[in-house]
Amino acid sequence: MSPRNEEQNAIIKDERREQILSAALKVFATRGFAATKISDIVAKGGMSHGLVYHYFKSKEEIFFELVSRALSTSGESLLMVEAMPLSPLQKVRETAKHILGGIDEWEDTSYYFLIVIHASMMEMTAEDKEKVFGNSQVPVESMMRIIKQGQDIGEIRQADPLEMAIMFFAALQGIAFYKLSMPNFQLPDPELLVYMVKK
Amino acid sequence: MSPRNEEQNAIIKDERREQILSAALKVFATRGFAATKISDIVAKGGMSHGLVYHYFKSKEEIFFELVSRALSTSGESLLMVEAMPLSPLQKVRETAKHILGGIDEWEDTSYYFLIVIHASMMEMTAEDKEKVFGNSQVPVESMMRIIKQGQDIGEIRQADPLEMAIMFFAALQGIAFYKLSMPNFQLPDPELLVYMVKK
DNA sequence: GTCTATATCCAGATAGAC
DNA sequence: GTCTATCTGGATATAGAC
Repeated sequence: MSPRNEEQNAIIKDERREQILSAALKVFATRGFAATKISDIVAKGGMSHGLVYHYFKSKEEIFFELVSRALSTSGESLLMVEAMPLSPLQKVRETAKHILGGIDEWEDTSYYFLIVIHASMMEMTAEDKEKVFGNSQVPVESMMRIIKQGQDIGEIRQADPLEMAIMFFAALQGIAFYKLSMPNFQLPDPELLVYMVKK
Repeated sequence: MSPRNEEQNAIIKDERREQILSAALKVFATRGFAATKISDIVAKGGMSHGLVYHYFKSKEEIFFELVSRALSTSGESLLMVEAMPLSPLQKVRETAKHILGGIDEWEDTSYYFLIVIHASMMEMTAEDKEKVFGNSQVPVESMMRIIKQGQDIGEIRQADPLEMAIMFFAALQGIAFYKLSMPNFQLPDPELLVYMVKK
């Protein structure tokens, strides 16, 4: 084979992989891991059954790839907000708006959100858990730092920062649910989340 | 058969049913519907495979029976709090304490909570959804009434009562997750939930 | 690289003995 | 009422043609 063909093949390979992942994202997000059949993914993505197994070793591998992307994306996104030139409270507000906006517009962002929910409800060995969720504390830790700074300058109420950070994301997770089960439910004002921590 | 035996049989029948439901509750709550095998329930409850199908038509029937119990229980519990001689804000606090307490002590209450989460993530026909979740708005509506009263007397902040009620339960759902995936995570102070609505 | 056809396994549900 | 043995369907994963 000439280098050119190899290159083209690499591109095709990448495209197919992404196509499969993109279809799987939507299906896994709405049905969960166990309830998703390879045939569902195939139907959604318009490819053949066998192709999926050409690119991935197993159903599990596809799922965990998506979980991993979800976690690293949300981690990066939080770190970006943290680095913005805003006051701590404004950073909290920005995060709430950003995530609620994602859920509302039903983009991949929100599917990723649901993937993580499903993943955290799955039973797995302690090792797998560590492997999959090892970096999942990045957003919580980032939010904790923001909260602490806000407490220092008197913008945020005095309460345990970890508890507050978890409560913040927990509320967002819950909201993602409601939106999933009742798609035309109106999302709450982001400000309601800010009230949770505002002094 | 003598009446006496019939009576005894009825008792045994009831006991077995409850035994199956009790085992199924724990397994469905931690694994979800699709990922739960009848053999898991059987293993947990120490009964035979066939017995389950003697008492229930299908795996689905067991699950929906549990969902139904969960919803009616939580509805009743909210209505009880609403009827207490407390101020609106105190009722919110009482609800938060009651539910967080349940989650913390890991009783059936908390399993039921998770069952509902799984159910709301399941795909089902609109008719089934209506059938299963028809009464599920009772807690939200009860909380809405409490919030409105609190707004009238100036105890609770001015914001959309529906949004606030949903946010309240959404946060609790999210908390139930965290507790499930990290069992030794310390539950937040109920007061954090109160802050969400307090003026 | 992509498809169709097939092997293999396992879960839900049933039948019938005790 | 309870159990064991079995049927049956369907889902994951593989093999091999194109």
